[in-house]
Amino acid sequence: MRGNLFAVAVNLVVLTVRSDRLHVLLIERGEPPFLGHWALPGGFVRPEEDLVHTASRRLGEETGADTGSAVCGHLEQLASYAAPDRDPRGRVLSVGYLALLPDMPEPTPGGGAAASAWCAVDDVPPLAFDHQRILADGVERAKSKLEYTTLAVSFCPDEFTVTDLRRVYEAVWETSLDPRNFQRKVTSTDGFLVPTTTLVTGGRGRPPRLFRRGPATALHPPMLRESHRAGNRQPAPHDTELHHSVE
Amino acid sequence: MRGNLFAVAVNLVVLTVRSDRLHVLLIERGEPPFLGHWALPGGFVRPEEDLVHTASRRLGEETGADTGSAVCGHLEQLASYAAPDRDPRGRVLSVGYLALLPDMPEPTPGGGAAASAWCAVDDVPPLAFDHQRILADGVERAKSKLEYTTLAVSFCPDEFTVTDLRRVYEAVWETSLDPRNFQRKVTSTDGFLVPTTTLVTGGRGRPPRLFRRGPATALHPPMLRESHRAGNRQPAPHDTELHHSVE
DNA sequence: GCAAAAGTGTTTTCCGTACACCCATGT
DNA sequence: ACATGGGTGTACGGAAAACACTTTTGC
Repeated sequence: MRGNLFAVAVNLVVLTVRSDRLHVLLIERGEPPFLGHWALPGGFVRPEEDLVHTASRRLGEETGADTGSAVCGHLEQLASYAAPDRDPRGRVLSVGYLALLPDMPEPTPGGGAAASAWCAVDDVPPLAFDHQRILADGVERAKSKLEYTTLAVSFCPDEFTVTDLRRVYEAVWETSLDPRNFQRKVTSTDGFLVPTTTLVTGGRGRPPRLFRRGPATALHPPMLRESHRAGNRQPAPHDTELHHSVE
Repeated sequence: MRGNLFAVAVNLVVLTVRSDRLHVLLIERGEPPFLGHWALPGGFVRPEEDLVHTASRRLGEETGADTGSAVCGHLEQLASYAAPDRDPRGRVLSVGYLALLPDMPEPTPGGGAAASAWCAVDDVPPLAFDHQRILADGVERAKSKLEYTTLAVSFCPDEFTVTDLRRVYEAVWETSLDPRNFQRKVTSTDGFLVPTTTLVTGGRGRPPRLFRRGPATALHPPMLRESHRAGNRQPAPHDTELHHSVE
């Protein structure tokens, strides 16, 4: 085994929807490097710990869930970042994780953070390390996964209305969707939503029905955002097109 | 910085289409652990080397391209694997990379491998470490990317016919596609294919036209494989559904 | 001529979009 | 009564599936 050893960290892109805008959980660093700067929450992987354990442990610490298992939500690996100069302390590889959560109370900082806050993704300050790129990758992943999966329900509490769900899509994609067609799409997709018998009274207008998430995870056919009419899209940030040469 | 240090390796899922079947490049390990077992090609990340550099360097070594830049193809990061017991030598994190290449001559082993060979993905022997999972993730990624990107051309040589391209889809998806609808779909998608003036003579039937890859990278609307009629799909192997609890 | 493969046209069907319309509640 | 938001019905258009048909070669 070679002697090129790395420290391995996990960084979390924790997304939620608050007041109809997509927000990300940021922490203010309480120790160098980048002391006082904003950053994504994260931490080093402990011995005998798997990556996803580190991620869910840190997620619990930052979002307030005491024990290991958190609220209804979603956690998936994003990508790894290991540019040689990304951390002034030395060679650190960071594995990005994407977490989608329903709206939560204000976070209480943990794991060496001086402060933590929900921040609208369009208003994020400059971030420490290469966290800006990790965040961008996470947001792009979330946007595209809403198209062909039922992951939007991960942003919703246990029971929610169709309008709640639509506002999730509108916040993440920053578009507006036709409420009537949206209603039909999600209620007619088998396994997406399970209706309850409860109606929500108290608001203006006809009381909406509450739904729970169904067993389906994929959406076929997908729900497309506006931008998808053109025949081109940028290659994903970490894709590498190998250069062309004579065979 | 904590003292939990990892060795960091890159492992490659190198895919190509030979004789109308999807193949993966395997090596026979020339050193312990797992000496004599089949495995994915890979290697440790050198100091000052970025992940993608390691991946493209090892790809060049194994597929015969002398210098850094390889043939036309595609290389992208898959995911990272770091279970504590995945390597008997100690704590090793492996970053999986997916490479798509046109059909190549038989490989010449490099980087400490005893042998190397193209192996049909349906006939792979048991692999060392957790390479079976990395391979499965890579194949699944390739299958799904053919749906909504133009990446299938990465499996084709510089110039190719529409039928060549269709055979790529059929091999990767293990389905058969209607040649006539396929033809219209790919030739009418703007930026997918650029026609040349050359016709290929010598075969039976009307000589087909040669095409080159176009500038488009995304396919909208996507090309769907058969299985996508049902409303469900398995969650991706590395996704984690957070358990549910009281808020 | 005949078989085989390339490529085009036509019909049907599905689905997304747009929008008219009805339903059920608060004020 | 009326405004407001929930929810349904319906017409239109674009694209995919299915398949008949023409084109162009080798034999």
